[in-house]
Amino acid sequence: MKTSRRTKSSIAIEEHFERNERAFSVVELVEHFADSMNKSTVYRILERLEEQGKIHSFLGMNGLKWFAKCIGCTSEQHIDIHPHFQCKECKQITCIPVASKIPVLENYTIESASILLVGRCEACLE
Amino acid sequence: MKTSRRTKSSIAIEEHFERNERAFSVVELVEHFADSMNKSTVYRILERLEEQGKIHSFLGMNGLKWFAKCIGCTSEQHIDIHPHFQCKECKQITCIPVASKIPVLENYTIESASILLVGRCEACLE
DNA sequence: TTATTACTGCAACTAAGTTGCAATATAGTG
DNA sequence: CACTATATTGCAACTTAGTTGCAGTAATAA
Repeated sequence: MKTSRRTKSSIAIEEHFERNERAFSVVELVEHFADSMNKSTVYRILERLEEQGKIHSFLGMNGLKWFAKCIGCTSEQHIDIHPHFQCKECKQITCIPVASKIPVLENYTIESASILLVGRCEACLE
Repeated sequence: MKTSRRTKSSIAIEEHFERNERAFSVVELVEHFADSMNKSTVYRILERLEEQGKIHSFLGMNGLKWFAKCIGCTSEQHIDIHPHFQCKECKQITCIPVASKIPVLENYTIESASILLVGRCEACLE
């Protein structure tokens, strides 16, 4: 059994998600921590935090990977399938706090689902 | 006004979608047409066919781009937001012919939505 | 304090997707 | 049919997200 260690870097990233209740793209995070840690380290820490259920990931509209911490994140599982909203203009993604259930379909065994809503956020509508 | 031309290559790809009523990843298409046309050409033709509303695109679970032709595809617009199902095992994506409406949310202007269901297809359940 | 091994930095790599440009081919016109 | 304008293509070089192997570093349990 591999135990996970709390390092300076992993704590920094974890706290970053706690202080900022929004989603971040990996690119943004790599950039933000550029002078305190390496690119691969960021990727690996995010991977670990997700495995521990501390954050969850999803894809933005161009296939970029995003991460966010939200109330639904537990170490057990991510039953909470909430939609994500991405603004076409500023690219920012927001978790929509609406629990939507996974649709049931015959002939398919569905284990997870991701819903991405694309549009324009309030700030970008002016 | 730029008119679009029907070339040997574009016709080949279009017919490919007509003959096979399933989704293809770009990687698969580039590979399939490797000895009759160039990688960039495939990308550019797909882009054009999508603009013309002949096919539609979406992202698979690893951010790979997929294309498919479906009944809902019209040159006007893609109101038809149907979910896509991807099998974890064989990676194949299928269009689910169920019209699901875009959720309405206050504070957000939603223009489009994508729903990806992930699980295991019948063939891979054995 | 020490030993184990999880974690990190680095540099090199993979793979998807893009781009500029010169050459080619399509479609409209006379 | 011949001719022209320009949409399309091939090519090669590039960009960028994400991955990997390995040697060195640092948590953590004893």
